[in-house]
Amino acid sequence: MSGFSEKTSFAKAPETVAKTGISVMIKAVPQGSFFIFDIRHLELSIKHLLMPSAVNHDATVLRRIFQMSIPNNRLLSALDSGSFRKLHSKLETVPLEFGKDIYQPGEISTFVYFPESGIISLLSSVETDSTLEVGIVGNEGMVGIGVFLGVEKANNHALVQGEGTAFRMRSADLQAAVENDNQLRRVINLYVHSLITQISQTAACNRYHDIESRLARWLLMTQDRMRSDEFRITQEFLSNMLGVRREAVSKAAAGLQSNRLISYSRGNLSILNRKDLEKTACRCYRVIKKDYDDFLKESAF
Amino acid sequence: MSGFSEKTSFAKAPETVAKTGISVMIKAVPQGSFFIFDIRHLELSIKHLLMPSAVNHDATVLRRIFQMSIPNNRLLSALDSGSFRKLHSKLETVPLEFGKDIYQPGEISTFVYFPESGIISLLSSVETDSTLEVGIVGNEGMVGIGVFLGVEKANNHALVQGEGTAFRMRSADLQAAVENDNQLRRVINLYVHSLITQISQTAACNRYHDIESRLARWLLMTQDRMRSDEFRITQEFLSNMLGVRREAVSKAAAGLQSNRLISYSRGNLSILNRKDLEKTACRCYRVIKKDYDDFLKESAF
DNA sequence: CATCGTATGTGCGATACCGCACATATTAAG
DNA sequence: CTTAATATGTGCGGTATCGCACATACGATG
Repeated sequence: MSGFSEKTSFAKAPETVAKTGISVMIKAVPQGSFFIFDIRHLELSIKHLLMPSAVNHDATVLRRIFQMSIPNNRLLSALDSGSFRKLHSKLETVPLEFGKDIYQPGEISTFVYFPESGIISLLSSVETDSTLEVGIVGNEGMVGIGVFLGVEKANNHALVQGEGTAFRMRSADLQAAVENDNQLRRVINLYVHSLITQISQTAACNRYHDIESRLARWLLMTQDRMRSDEFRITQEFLSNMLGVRREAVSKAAAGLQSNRLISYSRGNLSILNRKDLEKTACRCYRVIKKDYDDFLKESAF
Repeated sequence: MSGFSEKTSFAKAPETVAKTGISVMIKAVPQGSFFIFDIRHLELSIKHLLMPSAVNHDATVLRRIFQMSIPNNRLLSALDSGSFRKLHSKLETVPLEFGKDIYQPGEISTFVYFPESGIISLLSSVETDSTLEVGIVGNEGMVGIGVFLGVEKANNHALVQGEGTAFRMRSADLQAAVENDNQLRRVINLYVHSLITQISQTAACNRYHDIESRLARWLLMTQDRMRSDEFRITQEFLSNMLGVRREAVSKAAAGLQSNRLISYSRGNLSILNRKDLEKTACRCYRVIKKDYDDFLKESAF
């Protein structure tokens, strides 16, 4: 596959990269060695691959090639090299800055976004003041399914909740791409389904479960997507996500803290005991995660 | 609606049926006259058309032509005649019986359904006992978007909430049709978007608004789809829809009744004052309805 | 250092909703 | 008619959450 034809002085560089099933094989001829890794663990694998003991050539070049050929977004990485190459020229990388509005309700969606890292929250609201998070998007998904579905205007609010980067693409380019590329359509269709499930389950969860459980669920979902045990987050922000008073967040967080599940001080939140946090969270977390995992399984082929 | 004059008689059945915009033109050649009516009032119009005083030929033939050419489901009727004819052989009409499960979560979806009348509720649940309605489907939509999106198993519970009839179609047939028919795909895509909006807005509504407002909203949405002022519905059932105790439904209904907005006795519910009921309902009703109307506008072309 | 804005902790009364218990009305079945 | 099953109305104490008020802590900025 792809751009390994680079004349980059790869005396010791991989000569061929072939995608087989869900894994990617890299063959580094001079050493006669090769590496296989699961694209689901791309980051991990790259680190491994770049360990000096294994490879002794220019790490940055290799990394760049990797990033070009296998984007760290599940939707894009599920595409075969042909599909992705066609998209590639339309994509640009942009930073996701905390608190930035990606979409405002009613606004024309100029771009769609495929996060590589960071998190974007999808919010619904009643009477402008009271907001509620209905969905979370990380590198497993995209923001802009409205565009994919043929609607110009965003219907809900999309907000950067955790810093990172994303590919973005003009809406028109996406629509054109979708029109011609069955594979792309199929992958995004599956994602849309997964998102609907997430929204539905979250709705029931918000109705039935108490704040502390929901906070636990939210933290777990965030951690899954941030792949970090620590993040900065204000109570005010959390209150908008969970749809409760800020004071209630304060109380719920104190509850989790007293059980040593998290430590939370002035916006610096870190998860201390993931296992027990899962117990505190309602089953909804598992339900959503299962669907999410199934979706990843189905979309990787 | 419109130019249906009583005096005009159909010596013969309409010779051509042409769709223009959102209206349908029927040309009855012998008289050189034609009729235009809004497909939104199709049922009404057909009844009117088939009044003995107006028509003196074989009513069943005419009715069949109508049903073949303009199904009373917005998704199907948005298709041009070519698209629809291709689907037609795959469709069969089935009754929607009250209380029947269309989908159970986790179950393989054998069929998809395009209601012509009646209502199907989409339910989400936590721990089997506590359910919550996340979406309502009437003749504006379909049940089985999971199939459309490429997923075999249903993710949520779909339940007949109001009797009626629906077209149904094998899932495989839908998938094949979607693959080849851009127009069909486009229409259902728009519907999926509309449904996502509905689910999201409902989620926020359930979080923020009190039971009486939500009950009012629910009744309005149901009335829109049943096109009837009266329906049978138990408190137990309503409690599952709104995700509250049955007793709470009793209280909320009593509230509406004391203001003479509805009359409700032992399952027989009738809406007395729609206007004021809309005032009691939260703004969510309007928001959802607006999106729903916009969707209908966009999908009719 | 002083100041100010922002984030956080806490307490208290009000309220919406829950859970349960029980009475009553209606329909269905024997 | 009797009985059972189902649907509905009502009351009461408990609890989660709200709304508001206020005290406190921290960070940025001058």
